[in-house]
Amino acid sequence: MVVHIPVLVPTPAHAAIGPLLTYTAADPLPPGSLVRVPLGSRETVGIVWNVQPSPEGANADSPLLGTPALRPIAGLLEGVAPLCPAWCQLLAFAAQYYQRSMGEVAIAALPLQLRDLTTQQLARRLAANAKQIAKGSAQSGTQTDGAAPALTPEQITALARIQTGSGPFLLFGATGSGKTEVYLQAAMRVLSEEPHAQVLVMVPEINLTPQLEARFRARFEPQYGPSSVVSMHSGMSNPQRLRSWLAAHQGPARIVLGTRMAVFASMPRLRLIVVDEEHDPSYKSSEGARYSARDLALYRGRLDGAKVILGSATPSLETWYHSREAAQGGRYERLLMPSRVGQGAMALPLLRRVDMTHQPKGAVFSPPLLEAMRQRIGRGEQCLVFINRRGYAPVLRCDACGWKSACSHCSAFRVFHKIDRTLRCHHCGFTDKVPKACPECGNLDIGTQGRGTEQVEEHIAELLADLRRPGSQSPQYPDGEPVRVARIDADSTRLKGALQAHMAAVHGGEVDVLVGTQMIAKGHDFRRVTLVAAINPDGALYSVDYRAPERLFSLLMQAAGRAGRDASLGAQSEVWIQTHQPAHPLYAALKQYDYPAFAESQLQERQQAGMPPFSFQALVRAEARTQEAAQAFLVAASAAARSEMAAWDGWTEILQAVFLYSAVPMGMQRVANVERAQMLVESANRGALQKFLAAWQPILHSSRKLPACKGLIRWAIDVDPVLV
DNA sequence: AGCACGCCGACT
DNA sequence: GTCGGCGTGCTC
Repeated sequence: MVVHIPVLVPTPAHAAIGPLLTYTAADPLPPGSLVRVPLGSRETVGIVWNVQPSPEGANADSPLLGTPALRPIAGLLEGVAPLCPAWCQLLAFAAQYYQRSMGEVAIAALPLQLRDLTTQQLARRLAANAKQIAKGSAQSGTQTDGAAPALTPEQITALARIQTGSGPFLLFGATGSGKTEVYLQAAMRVLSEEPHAQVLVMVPEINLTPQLEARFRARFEPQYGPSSVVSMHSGMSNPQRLRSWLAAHQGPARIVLGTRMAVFASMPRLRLIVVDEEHDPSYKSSEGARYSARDLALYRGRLDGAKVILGSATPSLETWYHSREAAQGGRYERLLMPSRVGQGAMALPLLRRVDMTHQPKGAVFSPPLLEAMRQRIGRGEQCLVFINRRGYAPVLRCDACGWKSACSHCSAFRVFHKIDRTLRCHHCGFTDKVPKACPECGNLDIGTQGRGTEQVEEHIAELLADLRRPGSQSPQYPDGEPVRVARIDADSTRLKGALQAHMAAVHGGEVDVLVGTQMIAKGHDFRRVTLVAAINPDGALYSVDYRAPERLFSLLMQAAGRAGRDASLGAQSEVWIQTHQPAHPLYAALKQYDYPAFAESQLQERQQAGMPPFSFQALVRAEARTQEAAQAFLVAASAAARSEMAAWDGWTEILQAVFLYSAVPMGMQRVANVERAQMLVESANRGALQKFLAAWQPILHSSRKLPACKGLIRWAIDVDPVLV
């Protein structure tokens, strides 16, 4: 008997391949089985999608007109259990919801090293994994560290609700309120209740995985062995990734920690999902299949019967809205943890706003802020300075002719980096030496405009040059060492281990002032920091991105959380905001650390403007050689959609419910010589939007052939986009 | 994505 | 004369 077997092959959207390829085999294979299949001249892995017996009498070897000859499956991946139905459903849902081919989602969901290994290599890997597990379980039970600390009443209540409720839960707790301990204990309970239960914990950034991993290892390894906690993130090598994947898939990994990609980890006994810092935009993938790992986590929780905990001090407005009272239609349970824990349980720092309209013009550090920093440093405390631009200056300009350091490939300015005297485009990477004279008019007097981290680092060192570190006499510095300033941004941490080294220096008290981008706002505790300053955060208040205020609030709240976590320092910590809009409602709410008030006002604005979560959006992006071609494609595709769909039975309602905006250039119009345009699609009805997008896909496909669209490079639909 | 096929510049 | 650039095109 020959059976036809539909196989899902990891292959990108632009490939003109149907979602499922049909192969033949002698016997049916269980759905979810991982198989090797020939594809063109190479071999790849695929997932058996559904067993369909071949039609009676059909002969696979004699193709009908237009149907390709079917090739046989090359073989099964021996020793690897089939993927479970819930996992396959998750993949199918993600493909459908985010309007991608299943093949493209499979690329994000499977460790691609699977296909490179020969049968023998794979067998060896599986054996090695099994051996390590056996070794681990022999050791287990011998270690005793990582004991759980005593819980606060708030933590106890939250855990009790998680235990008895069904979720999803929003764990709304300030930085330092002990959310991680709740995750740990919730996970502990789940594992102790069911013999093979598994827990997925997601964090937004790779940087945050090591410390979380350390905490989970300390807590779970003694009892469950060294393979019980694995990580999954893009910073891992292919072999490491495959090892974690197999450990999760085969079961020995009880806890999987990872970034957004981990939402696709195969976990047959998944019982709990934690999404830490759920508001973080990194959960939304911005290339390939543009999924939101947070939203998929919620869906996956339902599929697998796993409870979902979303944690944040500043939840996304979507989550906040969904966690309103059940009587008002809320679907998540909100668990409050307002207090900070720890020795001394310090309150959040005092927030001070400096009205920059009353400060000396051009001052980077206002006199009161500078004085406050000098006092802190004089007492041996540390200061943190935020500036959201790396480099020395965002633009170089010529005062004589007005030339600016534009990038020749992008619609952006190249940033001046003083350290190596380069002009670098942060979008396409185009870099060259800083010119000695203006390239336009030859003027030698070219100057900088604006400030980045490098310049702020240099500037603050100058401003504090007369200050001495308290109690730091040395032969070299008889009356005390000069103040030490460090910088943490994408440039200073490019080398492997550089971030850790910087952090260690800060923790070790070797640094008095730390200048950095938002990199330093996330995750890390700085116990000796008592002053945090945001030098110029106003930009987000005027941004065209309607989510900018929410992100600013979140960032400043997290920054505030960095300060004053060491009660032994005694002094009240402070957060300083330099602003030209001291009365702005965002800062007023921030002063009270009143996220609920801020969220309510933002939600009201969103409701009035009919924006998410009160509407649903998708964005079609087009990239082309010329802006005209990119826009022409979007215009043609939307016109075609209107005219074609209008004739369809029962589609009047859908077309009425979906609003198509006009095609516009993207905010970053040109990157690496590619012109970009986008078109927003909006509907108050998610189902209507989904139906429309699905039906639109083939129309978009065929629109690319139109003469006006010549030069179109690619297009993509982005559902629930984060940047509009 | 891979990997082939295919048609034009500088090197053993 | 070849090696090799990456522009289209195909994969059950």
